Amino acid sequence: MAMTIGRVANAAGVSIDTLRFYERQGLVTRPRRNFSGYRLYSSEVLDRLGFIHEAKKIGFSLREIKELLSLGVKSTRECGPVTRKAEAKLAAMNEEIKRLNRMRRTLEKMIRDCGGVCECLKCRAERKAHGSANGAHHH
Amino acid sequence: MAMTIGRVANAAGVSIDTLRFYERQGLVTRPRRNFSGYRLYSSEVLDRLGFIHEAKKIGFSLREIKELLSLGVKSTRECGPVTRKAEAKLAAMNEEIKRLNRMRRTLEKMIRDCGGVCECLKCRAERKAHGSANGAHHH
DNA sequence: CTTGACTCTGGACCATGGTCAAGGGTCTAT
DNA sequence: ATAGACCCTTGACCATGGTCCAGAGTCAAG
Repeated sequence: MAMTIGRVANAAGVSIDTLRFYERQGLVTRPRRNFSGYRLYSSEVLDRLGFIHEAKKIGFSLREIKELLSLGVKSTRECGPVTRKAEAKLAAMNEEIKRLNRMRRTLEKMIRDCGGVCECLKCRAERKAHGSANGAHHH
Repeated sequence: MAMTIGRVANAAGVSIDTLRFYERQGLVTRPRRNFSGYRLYSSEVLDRLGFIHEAKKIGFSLREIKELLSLGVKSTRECGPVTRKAEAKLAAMNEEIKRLNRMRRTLEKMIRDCGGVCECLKCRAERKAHGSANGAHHH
């Protein structure tokens, strides 16, 4: 029933270091210890690690996951708290996507035309040929 | 003509620390020094800082900006190298946007229905009422 | 008993983009 | 001469999510 840290790490697909890191961060409750100080986990920890894994995939940060866990959430499939945090997360994510899209448009524009003021020989020649002072141009 | 670091920082809208940081990172060429070791910049550095500012806005990392600069690029409005790096950046950015969108869909789904296996009282009652074993459900 | 595998702690280190502080030197104006 | 503003260097620190290491203790099998 009681598993040492190595077994847990193996079963959960994370490293021992990660496990101890999660413990320090308060994501995993401190397990009991045997006489010589070894951590002894009950299998519940695997559920918790599974939850953390899921939540990470969805995009929650460890800090956020910790909050969810402190709300007593045991599964990403549990309503209420997760939903509310998910909504907040979603809003933030939409902002981030918008920001990236804006950057993308800028980049695309930059690739399409060099902003019309490129100083390379090719562009200067084109500008001369077309008599365009500063309009967009193509290569 | 020669400006001390404070003036440059002021003119460019960055902090003195940032300026020295950029120098350490190789984004700004090391300026000459006066007899007592003060940095003396020529006004060209302002162009460079302007370029860095622009490139950052577009989404290039400092590392990437350094590469662009090492290619002799003086303006974000210059073809060739910037365009090629911009294309690479764009591809990476599109991947990131896709990834975020995937996460977004997962979150949306999670908010819409709790995955159909929620164990809260409300959801269990609903499942019972509708006789649905694990289908999506709404609150 | 010894070997090898396992575990413990504490602390350093990675990238990213800076910020801040200590302790000292310099410059300019009065 | 002296105050106040400016500059120098070195090195620590912030968050994020861990990884890796040294030095020491423990456990199970042969």
